[in-house]
Amino acid sequence: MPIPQPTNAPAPGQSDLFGLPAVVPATPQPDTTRIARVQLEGAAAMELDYTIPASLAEGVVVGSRVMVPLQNRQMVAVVLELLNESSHRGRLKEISSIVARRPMFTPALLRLARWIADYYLVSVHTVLRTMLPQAVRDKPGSFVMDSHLKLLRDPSPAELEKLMNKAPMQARVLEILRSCQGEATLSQIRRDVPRAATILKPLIKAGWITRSEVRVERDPFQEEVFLPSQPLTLTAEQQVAYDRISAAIDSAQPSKPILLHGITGSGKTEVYLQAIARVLERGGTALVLVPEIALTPQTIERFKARFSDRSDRIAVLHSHLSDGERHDEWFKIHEDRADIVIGARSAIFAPLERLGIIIVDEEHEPSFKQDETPRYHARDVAVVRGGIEKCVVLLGSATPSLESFENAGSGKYELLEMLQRTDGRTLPLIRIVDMRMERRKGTGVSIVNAGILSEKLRAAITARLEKREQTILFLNRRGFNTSLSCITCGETVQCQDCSIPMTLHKHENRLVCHVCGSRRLPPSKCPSCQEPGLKFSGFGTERVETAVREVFPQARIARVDTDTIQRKNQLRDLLRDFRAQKLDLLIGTQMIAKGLDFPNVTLVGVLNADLALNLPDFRAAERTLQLLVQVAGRAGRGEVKGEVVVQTYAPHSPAVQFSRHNDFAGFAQQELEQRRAFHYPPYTHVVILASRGKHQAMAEFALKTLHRRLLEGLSEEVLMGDPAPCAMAKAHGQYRFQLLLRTPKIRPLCRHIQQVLQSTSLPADVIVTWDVDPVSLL
DNA sequence: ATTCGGACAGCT
DNA sequence: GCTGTCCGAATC
Repeated sequence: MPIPQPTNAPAPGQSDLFGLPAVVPATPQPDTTRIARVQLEGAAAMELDYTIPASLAEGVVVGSRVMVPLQNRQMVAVVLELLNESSHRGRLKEISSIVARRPMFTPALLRLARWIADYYLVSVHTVLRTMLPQAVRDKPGSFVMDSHLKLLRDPSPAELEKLMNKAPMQARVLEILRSCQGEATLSQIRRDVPRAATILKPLIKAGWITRSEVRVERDPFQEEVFLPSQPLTLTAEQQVAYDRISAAIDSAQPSKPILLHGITGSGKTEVYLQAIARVLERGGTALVLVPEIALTPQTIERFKARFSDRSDRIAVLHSHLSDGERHDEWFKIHEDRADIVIGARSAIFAPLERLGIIIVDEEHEPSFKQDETPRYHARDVAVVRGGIEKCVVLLGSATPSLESFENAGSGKYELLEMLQRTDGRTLPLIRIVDMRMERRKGTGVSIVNAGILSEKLRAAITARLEKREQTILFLNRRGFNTSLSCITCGETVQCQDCSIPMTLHKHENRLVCHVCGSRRLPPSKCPSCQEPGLKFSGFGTERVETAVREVFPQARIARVDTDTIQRKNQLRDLLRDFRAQKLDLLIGTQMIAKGLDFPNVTLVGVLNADLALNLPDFRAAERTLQLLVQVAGRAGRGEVKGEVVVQTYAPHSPAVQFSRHNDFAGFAQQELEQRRAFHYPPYTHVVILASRGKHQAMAEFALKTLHRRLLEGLSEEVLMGDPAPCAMAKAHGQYRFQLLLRTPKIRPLCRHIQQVLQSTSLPADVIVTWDVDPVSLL
């Protein structure tokens, strides 16, 4: 994908290394600057102008969070810019107060917000909301503004009687006030009296009561310690990469984003650590993004250990923090008490200043894409933020996304490669097992286990058990059997609310829907034709565990998936036991595919390499290759050479074949040719418009309407499909449709879509969503 | 997102 | 004339 460029790219030059003035800008404020354009939080997406009272002139700067009056209430707003005059005709109200002394958003983040709003078709308001963690947003803004009402004098019984007849609601208000010693808040009154504000007016006018505005406030913090590690000596390849990155860090000129393609075990992390050290030496700060799943205590410890002299200046942001912790970490960054931030996707919005480097590790990971509005891709946002902040952007991966790889190929990114392992060892031996043949054999073990463990894999496991080496079996599917179908009519038992087969979880004897989580007892007769013969098929981790226990009764086995891991510590304890070799064999899903390093694991089995391959998504092959390479990387991390057994029904598919030789470049070249030929990313941008709703016809109608409107004035460059049911036509009880658009030029298409969305009214019970640069078509 | 305010209906 | 309800419009 072409580099997303900020629309308002900063002018180069005339600033220090990191693109920011060395000293906090003593922004020369001419006396005429008395107006602030603000974006309201919480309310609709609105930009409004307010005057800045002289008393606040010092404190109100771009990025400040302020309280402003809106109609009769107080709202939190963010100052977007300072103006000399307003385009608003009519009187401007004054900013009431400043919520926080320091601006909540740096100017760079505000510009980033504008870019995201523009690129992903959302309001700036929505982006700003996303940029602040909820805990941070809610804390300072949460002093509740309320009206304090005071009864000036008690009404006499006669007066009350009279009012009761004339205006009972007004009398009621007086009664309530009297019952609370003549004082109450407006919200208290609202509980009993609808439209209280209106009813109050005549009472205030008649001099019964007075009304005044009041508010509320509060605040928190903590500390810790770590053991040092020393920089390692770099290999020749690492040194070359480091030198280039370091030169980019030192350079006064903005540099291209750097793609670091380094195979598993090539020591990317060491390069990151030394690059960060370089940035810190120069007084800059560093931001490291890792996929949520890789954000383990070990990852963080590695950073804390290396920078032990300043381990308290490392902030961590991820979804498993409590609100309070997240709040603390954010303020640590905000108050300049952190110079390294490690976090998942949303950490790209960390309010660091003097940013020297942004590192996106495992940049190909789809989890960097947010799956709700705003649907931004943290890697792409990182590239844009790097452009705005004029800092180095380093994208690392063993299997780069084809978007990034193409950008490197076309010269938009700089490519650095590390194709050797630091330990000099060769990559694990990868064996491909053709399961079509295996099926036919059905030898050795019970026939029911054929199709799960091939002869080759069984032999390999046996050898490991004898040598006291360890094995990991990988299968990206939970449950026992993955479907239940009728032998008479062929119907598959599906979830009531979702159009997918239900998975049998034998342990609890329930059919479970992996989309919505609904459960039910396995039926004894076909729900469709009422005949009794039902057949289970397909296997998940639970089934594999049973099979392995049956074949290797002597082995010590554990299964790792979301069914067996309920608490956070369970996973940690289990992995510790595995590392301590209290277990011989681990069966698991995605959970064990990432970043784990077990020296004694010499065998990895991939039980069904085809799962991702059969998805109706143009990235199916790419995802399969990424997975295979990743999983294979778990084998042979210690002294003994590793072996990987890949079971597949598609042994000749490019993803399987290229992963076998760890030939990423070869795969990329072939896959890119396909993408180019069929107009898929990275040669086009994809936008998905989707509708969903309880009523199938309504959801379909909504999307067809949009489709028709989009056709008007659609550029010839744009390839637009027809509205069609999604691969999962129904989920959570809602029918889903989608419309795929592809274009070489994303900007004009987005403007067109935005215009159509704004000018088309749709049925209220249909939800329409859009996704620019989706990572999945499903 | 709330709130305001205009139009209207029902009731006294 | 007071109140409630509905709904579109405005919020600086």
